[in-house]
Amino acid sequence: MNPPIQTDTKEQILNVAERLFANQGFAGTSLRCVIREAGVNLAAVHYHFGSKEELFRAVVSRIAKPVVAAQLERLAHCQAQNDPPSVEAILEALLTPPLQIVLSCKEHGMNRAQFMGRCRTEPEPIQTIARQEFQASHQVFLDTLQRSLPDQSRTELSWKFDLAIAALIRVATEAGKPNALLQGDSPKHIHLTVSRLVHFLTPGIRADSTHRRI
Amino acid sequence: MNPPIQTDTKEQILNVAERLFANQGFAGTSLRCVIREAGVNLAAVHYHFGSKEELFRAVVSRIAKPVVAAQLERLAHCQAQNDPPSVEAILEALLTPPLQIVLSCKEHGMNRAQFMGRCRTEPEPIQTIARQEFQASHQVFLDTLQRSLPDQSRTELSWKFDLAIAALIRVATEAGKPNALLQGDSPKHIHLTVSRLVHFLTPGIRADSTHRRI
DNA sequence: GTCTATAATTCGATAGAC
DNA sequence: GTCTATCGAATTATAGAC
Repeated sequence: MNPPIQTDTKEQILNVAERLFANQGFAGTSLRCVIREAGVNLAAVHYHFGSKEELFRAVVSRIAKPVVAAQLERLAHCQAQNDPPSVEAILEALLTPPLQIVLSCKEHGMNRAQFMGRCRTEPEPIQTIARQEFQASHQVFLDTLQRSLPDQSRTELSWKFDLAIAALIRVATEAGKPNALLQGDSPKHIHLTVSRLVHFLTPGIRADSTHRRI
Repeated sequence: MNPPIQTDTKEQILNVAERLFANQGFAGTSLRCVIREAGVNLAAVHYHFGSKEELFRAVVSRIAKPVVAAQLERLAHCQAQNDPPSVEAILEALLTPPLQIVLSCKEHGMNRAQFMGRCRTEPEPIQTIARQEFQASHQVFLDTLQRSLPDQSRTELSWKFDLAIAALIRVATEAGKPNALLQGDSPKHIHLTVSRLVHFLTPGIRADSTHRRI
């Protein structure tokens, strides 16, 4: 009499869409593949999300929301101790949550990493839809980085921050492969990976590119 | 009487395919869009390339060949002066040719940057097809880097090299956008960009991640 | 909310004339 | 080498019964 076994249709669609968008991209993923693997009806997708593009937006939002929240919470926490925080502390707050969430659940983790990596090379409007979900967090982090390194121009900090994000995404998407930086999935492994990544990025971020010679 | 004006069909197809694969990805690009914009017949694509996948391979190969040749030539040149070369010299030989080619012609340059960036997130077998074209060069550079930094493990150098490539591709794809590292397209601008990128990456590559504390 | 059925396009690939 | 014509299959989206 209970309507039980049936996992929530909406969530099931999101799970499958997340994986397929990650593996095959937006254009490479058909709604028929989604509904086939999700075991739902095609009309259900349009009923719950309206269109393929809105389904994509829902997938992005579900991934980004907890990541952004965790990033801002970590940043506020280290700002309470030191303001402005060190470059290392800022990067640790930025890098840890995505890597944690990517590796939190064995099933969806790698898909989410691939998904975020793929978002940055998708054609418009997909790329913009994805970027918007993280923009608020990135703006706060860039502002904080600016106060920690007031002598560097906004432009210089912008491209350095952008390359830090690029490194983060690359580490996440390559996780587990041979010679990759991130291998295990325990908190210990994540902490070690973040530490190595922070120490790889920090000296280049600290160095003022206008005050040096070749 | 001369068959003149008609630009070479094969090359015209490659030009359009390069741009569309870059903007929309492999799955997002239809052969019909290619032939429409190229002003050729659909059958011409299958006649000259055999299939959509083989067309993609031809596009990758055309981009990679001159880049790889220039990278190896530059590396050999600085090895003639110093062997093993400094990390800075190795990176300069690695980074300069792609950025030069990306900005060499105003039209196709940015497309090629986007194309290379997109190749790294395409589903298989597309991603592998693209990687193979650069693998020979990357192997030589990684070996040289290993001789320059013999104290670091192969694994550590591998992920550092991979992040350097990620930074290169990100800089290329973002070229010209606000706050991007690479703005102009003159040799002077390219040299300055390479210099800044080298100095951003070098200290992190030189630091041994196993000999430091958090 | 979930389903079937189908509309309206578009796709990659090929056959065969010229 | 280039063309037209077309096959067979796949796509997003919607209409309407239940």
